[in-house]
Amino acid sequence: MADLPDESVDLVFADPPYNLQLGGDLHRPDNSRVDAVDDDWDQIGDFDDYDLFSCAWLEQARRVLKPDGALWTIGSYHNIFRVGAFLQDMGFWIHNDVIWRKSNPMPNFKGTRFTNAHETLIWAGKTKASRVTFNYAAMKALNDGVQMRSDWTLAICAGGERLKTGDGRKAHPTQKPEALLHRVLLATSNPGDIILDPFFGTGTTGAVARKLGRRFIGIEADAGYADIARRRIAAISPAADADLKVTQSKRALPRIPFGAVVEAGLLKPGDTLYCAQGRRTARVRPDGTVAAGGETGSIHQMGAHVQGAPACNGWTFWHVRQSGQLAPIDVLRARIRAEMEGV
Amino acid sequence: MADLPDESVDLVFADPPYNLQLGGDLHRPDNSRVDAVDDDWDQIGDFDDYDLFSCAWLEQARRVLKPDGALWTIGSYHNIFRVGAFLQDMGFWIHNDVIWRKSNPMPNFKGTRFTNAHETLIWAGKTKASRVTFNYAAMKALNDGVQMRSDWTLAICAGGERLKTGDGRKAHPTQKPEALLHRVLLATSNPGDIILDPFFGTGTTGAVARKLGRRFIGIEADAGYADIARRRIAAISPAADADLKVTQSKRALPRIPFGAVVEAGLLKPGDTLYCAQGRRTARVRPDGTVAAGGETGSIHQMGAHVQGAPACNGWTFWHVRQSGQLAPIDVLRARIRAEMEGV
DNA sequence: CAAATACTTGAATCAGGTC
DNA sequence: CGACCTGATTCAAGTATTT
Repeated sequence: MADLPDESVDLVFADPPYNLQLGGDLHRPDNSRVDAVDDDWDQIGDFDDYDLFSCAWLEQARRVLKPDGALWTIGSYHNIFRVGAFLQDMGFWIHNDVIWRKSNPMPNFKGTRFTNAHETLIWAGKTKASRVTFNYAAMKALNDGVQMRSDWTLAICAGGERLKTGDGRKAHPTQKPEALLHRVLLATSNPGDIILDPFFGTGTTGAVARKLGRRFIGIEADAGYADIARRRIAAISPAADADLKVTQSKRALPRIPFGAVVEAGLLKPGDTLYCAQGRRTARVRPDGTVAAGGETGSIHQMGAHVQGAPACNGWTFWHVRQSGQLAPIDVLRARIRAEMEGV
Repeated sequence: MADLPDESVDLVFADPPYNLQLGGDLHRPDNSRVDAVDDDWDQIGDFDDYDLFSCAWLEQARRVLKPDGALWTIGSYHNIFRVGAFLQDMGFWIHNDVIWRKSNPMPNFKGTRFTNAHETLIWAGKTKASRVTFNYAAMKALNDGVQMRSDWTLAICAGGERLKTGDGRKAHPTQKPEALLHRVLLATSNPGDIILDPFFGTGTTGAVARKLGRRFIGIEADAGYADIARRRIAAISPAADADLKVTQSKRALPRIPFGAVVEAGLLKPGDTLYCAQGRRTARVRPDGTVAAGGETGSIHQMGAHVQGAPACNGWTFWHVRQSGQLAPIDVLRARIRAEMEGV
């Protein structure tokens, strides 16, 4: 990661070692042994060692991120509090913590705790000022038309998706489901963006990035994992650009000033605007301001003014009379947008 | 809290200020103002001040906890990572992080993030060695017979439960639902335990503690809140002791050695024990050991031995023939337990 | 061949008391 | 503190096997 240039990456997704400190073997009630995560790479050491490790990769991530870039990281209670506190200290600005709620977690076999049924992700901008990518409407669409929440119910990676070695054992002990990465990348990156995964493992991030038309950089210390990841990703054919379009947020649509409506002649200076009930009126001025109640200003300011409200969306408050009916001026904006797209 | 004696408390439940950093007022799309958390007590300042504040109350909580005591704390991404890291650094031992998944969260009105639909709780023992209370069987029962998971779906506090001031405004900005405290106290405390809530607010912890027959200590700096809490709790009549009983784990039952079954004459030396299928047998000896497969030892050791298993619960593995049917020897143990209770 | 049953497995800080 | 013993304890999916 130290070799990457400054400010070259749009999004970082990091699935660092959790530094689990497991005791002896764990057996199920049927006496079978649980195949635990006891790999060397997960044994960072005590809190001090783990903190140094975390700060090191977080600092590098921060360096390579573009000013409007963002970072995701995932963890469990073993490590996520430390990582979260450090990234706040470094100036990352948390937008959400997101819960991956596992539909099929491993139970607590000894009956000593609550079933550990979730992991925590943190989504943070590089700085408080970073204008990070968030495809709000795409998330809403993905969630059947209601806002996507901060808790995501997804199955763990198993079955055919789980990569196996030649002898049928799992290739990587902590392979993440592609559905998780799909949602992360769809929500907070755009096609063509550069995604960096500093703990690439068997390449789930790369596989999903390729499917979704994102570019990616994967870093993996274990040559065996890297080899599996390479072959996995080579087998994927990315979708065509046209298939990657997602529902656009209104926010992402080009901004149309009210003056453009006047410029376009859809309204003329002196035309009257009405509130929905028709009782309040404003008069259009040539410069795209409106006059109402003895004052002048933007459609939003005047909408607020006549209501005595602190704010107002003038596009939906003000209406025009079209063939006897009142229609919000937003329909005029829509007409301009349609023209801009060359429809 | 500094006035409380050392090691005097069984459980701490802490709902500290979240250190929310809200920039300006929030308005809903219809322009109504969102009544956000902007009380003085939630504006601790920057991270340094908040960290000092967090360490101070955590240290006091640690001091007053009994050696086998435990602590709960709740927070959002604004503060929970810092609090979690500190309590780990202090030697608290995390058992679970628990997600309160809100069934009816406040939407994200600006469409810039995921709906903030959860809060995070941490359940930690005072030390790694603390044998904390966990009413596993009660939680399993509460959850329709399957293990309680680390994510709890509960509604936010609203409607009749939400305390109001005389003029109809909410009495406290972050009143927690009683259902949340109910689950916390039921899971990790016993009737008669002393519960400390250092951020008592309007007394939800005290109200639920009283209902559940726990004793409590509430600390609240705001006299107005404290007054509301006092009146709220005074109106509650605790349930009768008999109504506070919950499903007990078998671990909590008195231990009966197999030899006691022989001493009581429920089995005689030379009697034969069978596995469930009747194919394997063992012969009872006078000292409570059994002989099977050419070896002798405890019912557990011989059960494991004849199966070639690493371990075995002899009480459920071995059976006696009663009127032609095979019954596990556990029924004999149950008979002795019943006699011990003086029934 | 379909349906029913059995087996396998997953980021796990997974017991408690006595000698 | 370590060794040793008793004996309590699992959910949802996917895959394999049997009926």
